[in-house]
Amino acid sequence: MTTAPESSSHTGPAIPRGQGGDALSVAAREIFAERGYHGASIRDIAKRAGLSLSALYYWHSSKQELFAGLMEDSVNDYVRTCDAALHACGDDPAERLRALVRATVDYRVRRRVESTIAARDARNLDPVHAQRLAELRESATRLFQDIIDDGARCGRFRCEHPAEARRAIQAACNAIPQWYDPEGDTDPAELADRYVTIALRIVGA
Amino acid sequence: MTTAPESSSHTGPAIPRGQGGDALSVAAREIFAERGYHGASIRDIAKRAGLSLSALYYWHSSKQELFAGLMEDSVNDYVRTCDAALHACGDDPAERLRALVRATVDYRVRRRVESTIAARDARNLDPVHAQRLAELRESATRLFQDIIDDGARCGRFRCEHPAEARRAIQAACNAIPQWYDPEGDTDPAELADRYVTIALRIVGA
Amino acid sequence: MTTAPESSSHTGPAIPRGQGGDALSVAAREIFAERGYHGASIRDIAKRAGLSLSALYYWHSSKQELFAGLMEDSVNDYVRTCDAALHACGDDPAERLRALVRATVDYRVRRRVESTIAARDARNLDPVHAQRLAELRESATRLFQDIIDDGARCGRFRCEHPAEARRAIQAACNAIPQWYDPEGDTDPAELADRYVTIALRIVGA
Amino acid sequence: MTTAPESSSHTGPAIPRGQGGDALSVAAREIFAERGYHGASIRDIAKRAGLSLSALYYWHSSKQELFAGLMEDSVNDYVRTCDAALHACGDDPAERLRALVRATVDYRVRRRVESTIAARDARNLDPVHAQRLAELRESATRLFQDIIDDGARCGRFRCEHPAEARRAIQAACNAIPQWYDPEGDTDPAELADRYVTIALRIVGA
DNA sequence: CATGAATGAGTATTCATTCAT
DNA sequence: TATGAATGAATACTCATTCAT
Repeated sequence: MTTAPESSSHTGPAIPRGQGGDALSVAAREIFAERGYHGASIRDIAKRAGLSLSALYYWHSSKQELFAGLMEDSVNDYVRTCDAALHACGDDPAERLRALVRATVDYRVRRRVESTIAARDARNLDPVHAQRLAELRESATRLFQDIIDDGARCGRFRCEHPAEARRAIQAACNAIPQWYDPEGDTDPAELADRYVTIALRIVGA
Repeated sequence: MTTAPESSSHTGPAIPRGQGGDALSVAAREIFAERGYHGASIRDIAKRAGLSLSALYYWHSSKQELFAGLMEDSVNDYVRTCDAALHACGDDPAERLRALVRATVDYRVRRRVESTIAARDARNLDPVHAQRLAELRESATRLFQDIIDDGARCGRFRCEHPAEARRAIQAACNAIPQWYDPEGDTDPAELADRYVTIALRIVGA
Repeated sequence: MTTAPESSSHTGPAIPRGQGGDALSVAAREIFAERGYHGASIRDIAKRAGLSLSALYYWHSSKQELFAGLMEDSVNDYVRTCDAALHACGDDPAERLRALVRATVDYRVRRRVESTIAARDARNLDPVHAQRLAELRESATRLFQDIIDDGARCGRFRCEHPAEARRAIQAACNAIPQWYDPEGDTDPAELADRYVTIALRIVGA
Repeated sequence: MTTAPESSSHTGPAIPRGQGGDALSVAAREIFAERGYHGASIRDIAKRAGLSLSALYYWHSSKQELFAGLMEDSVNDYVRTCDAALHACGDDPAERLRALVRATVDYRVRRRVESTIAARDARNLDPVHAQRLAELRESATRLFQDIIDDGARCGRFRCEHPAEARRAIQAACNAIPQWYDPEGDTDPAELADRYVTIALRIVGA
């Protein structure tokens, strides 16, 4: 029927006692990314982690909780990355936009896998986690929007449709995990520079 | 909707795509969009179409064929839209980019639902259909890339990283279905104008 | 661990198409009686009915619904039996008590298996069905109590503690399924006569 | 509670029944009563006792042994109660029946919870314990039957169907735990008097 | 064209139990 | 004494699919 070749045997030595939790997180990340939330079976996650199904349930109370934990970790990382970047720079809108784009590119490269999962499977979060994630997403949107609006108002940016500009910039950054190959492509710093240039052009800096 | 006879190799009776067949396509589009390929059950699709499960199997030989038909219809539409737009304009890279962006925005607005499905669930196509879809996707990429490369070479565009420019433009257009609300947002023509502006800025026209 | 020898292979010929529903009710009744609600596995019920697990779910939406259906059928039967018996007799308390005891004994003998299930597993009904069953149970209690109270008031019964009398009579009748063997024991009519005598003695008729 | 060393053959360390062991017995009694043998999980029992699952296995070698211990304790109590009552009275059948009913009512009130468990879940005992329990049950039955038969023979009771009389009396007593509320209902001594009256009427004393 | 009845493989989850410390 | 980590078999239930009519 579907594509995946279903290679289920796990690599590496048997997981040493007491370290099952980490192995599970890694395996879950991989399998959710490969097959999506509904396509991923908890059996296969346990198998790839080198543990029994029951051991998975010792560490995580449900598939949903395992999934939500992954998303939460990752999005908290993004929030921290943005905050740090913006705290370390001045008031100039161009400077601030530069910092925010760099932080975003950095995050999308570092957390390629989780970013892909979030982009495709956020709707499968239970209402409580979905709410939190939506709020954090919106707060990131506001970070971008405030900077662009500010730049447009004070004349630093020549930008007639700031909402579209913001959407274009975020969309461009968010698409990076879809194609970026950490082995073959340009290094993350150079990549960030290029996306900074694109962003500044979009807002008319 | 879906009127073409659609020869997508399957056993059983030929699929005339009338009456029941249409209701099924509509229902399938909605449910695949809401829940994703694995999250959607053909029982629910049949129910929403007001038909029995067995009736669904009269019209479509499998879940996969139903899904692939949807994707195929939609991507063929895109290809035709782009071809028409580019045939109707001259050689100037800016003019051609303008036409291609307009065609893309138009398509993403017209086919919002299928676009969302394709973005999230393309990996669930069986190898044969996945191959075709990938080729068509790549041909669209080439359309963009050729125009941008051309403009950069002849000096019409000031654009040092044409690959990144192309990715940014496509990503911005592709993200439209994620937020665009045909009721409340600006009309498609105005939207296309704005994305044309953004694209021209990105390539430094 | 536990007692049951787990004889799972089903007897008789394969179930003819279209008659699975009845076979399932019979099998469910048997297995719920043998092992209790939680001890009964839906797999074993399907197996004894000569059907697949999935066929069971075609007929019944859940274990709970299958179980509740059984109980509902049976208790409705009791209500009808009592109503008929009381409508067919006059006003004399002794005559009415005689009729009600006879109806109860008759029901406990006819519905031995369901009676046992209800006595042991009523708590496993979901709240909605549990409520209905409790109400019907209480209405039966009231039938007994009204007759006894009436007889005590008008002097036909010499009975100082009518509530205890009623409980004793009901308990005696309800215990019949625990020991009665339709093959070896006295026939139901004779049995009813004996319990009528006991009931009349308890109320001091 | 449960202080006796209780030699119920199991492997592992001897079970001194102190501290943790007691908490477990209490918790087990409650949970088995609430949910039945199969509905009760030893995880929940351990949790309610405030212990880990592994601690439960220190005190009890299996779920079955924990359950059987409860039943054994309780039924031994009944046997002792009956023996004491009958040893303390003379030869008159009415006097002996009075004593036995009083002992039974007393036990059903004192051991309400275990009585309920035994009534519903005796079938879940393993064969060895089930056998012992059945024997003790039968010996109690014989105590009742001998007295009634004796009374009938010597003319003290006017009782044509002594087996039915005995069943009715036992059923009435056994049903007490189903409705008796130690807070709100009559005190046990008064209750016993009323059941003595009922029993004497049933046998025609 | 359409349905009701059935299936076998798969789903997430819970069970009683054990092991190493 | 007690625990945290793990297991294999079972649980109720859903899946895409088929078949006889």
